[in-house]
Amino acid sequence: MKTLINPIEARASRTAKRNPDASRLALIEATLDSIAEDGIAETSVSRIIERAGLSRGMIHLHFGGKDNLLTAAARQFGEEYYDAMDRMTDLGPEASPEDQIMAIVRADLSEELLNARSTKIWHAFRGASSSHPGIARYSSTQDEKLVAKLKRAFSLLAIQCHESPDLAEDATSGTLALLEGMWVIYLTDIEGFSRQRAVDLIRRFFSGLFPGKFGVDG
Amino acid sequence: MKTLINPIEARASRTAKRNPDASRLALIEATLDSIAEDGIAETSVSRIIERAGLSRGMIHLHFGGKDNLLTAAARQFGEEYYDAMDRMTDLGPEASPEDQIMAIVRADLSEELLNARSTKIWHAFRGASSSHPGIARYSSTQDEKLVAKLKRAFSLLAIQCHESPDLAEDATSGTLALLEGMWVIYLTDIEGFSRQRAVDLIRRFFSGLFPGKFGVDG
DNA sequence: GCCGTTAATGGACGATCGTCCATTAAATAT
DNA sequence: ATATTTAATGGACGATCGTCCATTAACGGC
Repeated sequence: MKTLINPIEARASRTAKRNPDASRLALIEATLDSIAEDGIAETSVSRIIERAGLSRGMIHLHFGGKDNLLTAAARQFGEEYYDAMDRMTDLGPEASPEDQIMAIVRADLSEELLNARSTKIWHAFRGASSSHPGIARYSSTQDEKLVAKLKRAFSLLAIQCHESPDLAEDATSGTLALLEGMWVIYLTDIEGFSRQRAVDLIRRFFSGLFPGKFGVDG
Repeated sequence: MKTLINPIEARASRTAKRNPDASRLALIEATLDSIAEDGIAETSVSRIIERAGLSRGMIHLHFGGKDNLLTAAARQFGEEYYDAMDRMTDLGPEASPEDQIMAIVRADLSEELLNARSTKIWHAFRGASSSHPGIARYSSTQDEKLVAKLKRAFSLLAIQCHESPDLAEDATSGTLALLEGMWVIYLTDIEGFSRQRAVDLIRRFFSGLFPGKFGVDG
């Protein structure tokens, strides 16, 4: 095995301590890092175990194979996204639907969720999901939860405004499309992307759908 | 070589005729088909030449290697998109900016451009572009052209409405985000996607930005 | 018809892929 | 202290990867 640069920080040193949970996590993190930096095509078993500082057999031992590891990585990536989203949008029961919706938008476009690493991983998984059932499952789960969150808030808002439920449906789809699109645009030009402009633009979209709501300081 | 099912239609039969241009095209088409059906990770040299019905050495002969073939495929995919977009949005000089913009939106969401094959290829290329310079070049070119097209029309419209150029900028970014997002949503749920609803939704977005313009039959 | 050119073929090559397992060693039970 | 269990190791394995090239055969010029 190659000598590690930092045997203390790395999970497995020469005197390998046993810690199966940490090993599992190290493999998943190494997989996500490799996808973000080298792309999913370059993410081989050899690259993953090299990053994790673990031995060759660990993937088969803990996941049964590379495919299951990729699925576990997709699952964890989705869970991390949604945990952060939940934490950032927990406004309490007194919050207005507009505040709820804007909190979701701001969270989705925040540094924590929208960054070079996450967008690259997200794109790689989306590209692979067509031919990888395990990945497809967990990237669609993420969407469904976000859709439900948005739809609930927009339905409430539509009732308050005496508007038809169709409007809530359209607003949900539109918001989802705008957010998904912003992620694509962000990856295309990371330096030129402005989170604030993106938020303001989406608010403008909401103002068009719900006149009077979503003012400049909403 | 494996016996071909249809030696007449396939480019190379047992009595191999010489046709370098057709061979190049067959390789590119086989590459795009493979990416759409099996994913970019499964698109190996063996799979490509099997689909094209050509021999192993052809990729090295015509493209110098697999990487250059992928780049050529990305280039052709982008050109096909933009050729179709140009053809569908050639409304003549008397067309209003609104008509121009809606033509772009309708074209981008038409069956010809937005379908299972193209979205899968697009996603696969986007996912790979982070680590594949050749692919990255041609997928960003496609964007730049679309951005220029939209910005020109929105700038004209902003002047007509006595609005600031900032609005044209925002409208361009927003439209791009909405269209990119719609492609993502389409791929996530192909059967449930409605092109008409998507077009109407985007028009609603325009109405919010440019009150009075983009009426129900714009 | 012959010859030079070049498209096309398909196998050989080393490298790398993912899987598997015999072995080692750390933790736990007796 | 010893036996059992199991996390961890790293090399072996066949399969497949992408590249390359000696060979074949269709074409164009004479």
